[in-house]
Amino acid sequence: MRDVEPRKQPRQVRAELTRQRILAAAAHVFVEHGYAAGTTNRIAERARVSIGSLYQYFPNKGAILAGLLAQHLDAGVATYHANQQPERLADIVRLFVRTAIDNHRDDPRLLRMLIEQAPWSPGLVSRLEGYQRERVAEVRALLESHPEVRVADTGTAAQMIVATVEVVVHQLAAGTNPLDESRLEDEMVRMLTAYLTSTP
Amino acid sequence: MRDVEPRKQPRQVRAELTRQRILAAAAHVFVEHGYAAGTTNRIAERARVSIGSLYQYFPNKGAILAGLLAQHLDAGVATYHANQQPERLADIVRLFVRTAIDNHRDDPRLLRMLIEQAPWSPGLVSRLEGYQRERVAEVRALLESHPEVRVADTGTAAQMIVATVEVVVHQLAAGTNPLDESRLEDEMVRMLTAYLTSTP
DNA sequence: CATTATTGTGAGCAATTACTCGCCTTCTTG
DNA sequence: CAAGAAGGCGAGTAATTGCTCACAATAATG
Repeated sequence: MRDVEPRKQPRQVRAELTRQRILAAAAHVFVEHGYAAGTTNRIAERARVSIGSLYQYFPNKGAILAGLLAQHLDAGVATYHANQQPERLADIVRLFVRTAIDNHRDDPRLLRMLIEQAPWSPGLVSRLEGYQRERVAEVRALLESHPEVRVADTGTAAQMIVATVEVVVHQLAAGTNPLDESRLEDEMVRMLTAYLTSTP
Repeated sequence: MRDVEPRKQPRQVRAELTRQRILAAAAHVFVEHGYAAGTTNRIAERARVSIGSLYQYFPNKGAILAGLLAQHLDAGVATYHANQQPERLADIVRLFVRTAIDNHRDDPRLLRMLIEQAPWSPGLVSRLEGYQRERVAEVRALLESHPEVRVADTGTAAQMIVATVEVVVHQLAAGTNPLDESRLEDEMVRMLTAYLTSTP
């Protein structure tokens, strides 16, 4: 399962539409039936596309999953960059946290399925890692440029922060006892700012 | 896949031994081949046990996974309770963090497989949630009994702490760029204590 | 309109694999 | 030692399902 890339680059509009229909259908089917029972035939059926067409845009089942994930990640990045950097550290952190929370309110069940049921191919894992590396670098640069930050090793701190914020996903999307969102946000912000501004 | 419980209670010693052999073999095979390609036949073969015997102790493949997870969780709890409660808050937190780290140094690859590749059945998920609830309750009681703690809602705080510590797993066991362990430990402790002792 | 490129179709196959079942072996019990 | 219980065996199968391929339909091109 090395290929995660689309097999064919869409050149006509209807092609891109088909691709989108497949992804949308996949999201539905995966949530409804789970990953294993979410067969490619079922996805094609729901998308009103023949199974052959499906395999013209996705080389295998895993690639569909990767496509869904890519959509999600891209949305997150876009949302984050839509807002401009606040000045105060606490506000920056808050933006960070809130963006993460918002981005997972979209379809918690899809996220849950992604985390609990989907087997991650090596390709998917490295894609995730790349994405995470980017975020870490970004946060690190932020920490270094900000005077309030008193942490010794900004690299480790950045990794911690990015990782910690991702816990929010697991607690909100995958959690059965749903934490109150605003409270969670406040507590997260408090913890992270306390950490960043505490003297070593 | 509702059944996660063993099909037959071992009544003779050799039975328990067989069960252990199967689990050990499963750990090896799952790590080596991945979950999907880690077939039950392969596990039985490696355990030098017939496939029929395997299915006398585990009703299905998922149950083997659940067995491995249970082993891991139990080991963690045991390790933690082996040490006695320190007095200072920072030390308590450190014990907590270190226990988590130690517990995942055993077999990082197994953990990684568990997180990235294994589909979690509903039964497995609820088992995990139960375990987590226990830990949260424990931590909460701890927070409430400790004078240094200044956090407003101990319930949320406890959830945050337990969840955050579990990030360590993802970063150490599943991470490709392995963070330095002692540094991670220090940073985690700093973050959590800073959070707990900061004024709301 | 002819030609080529792109997109869409879906019956069916190849391959995998979790799991059963009838039977044998070893242990315990009285 | 008899008889029942517990443990062990492994060839075979039923069922699933991801995916191919030969072909048709539609759109762009000149």
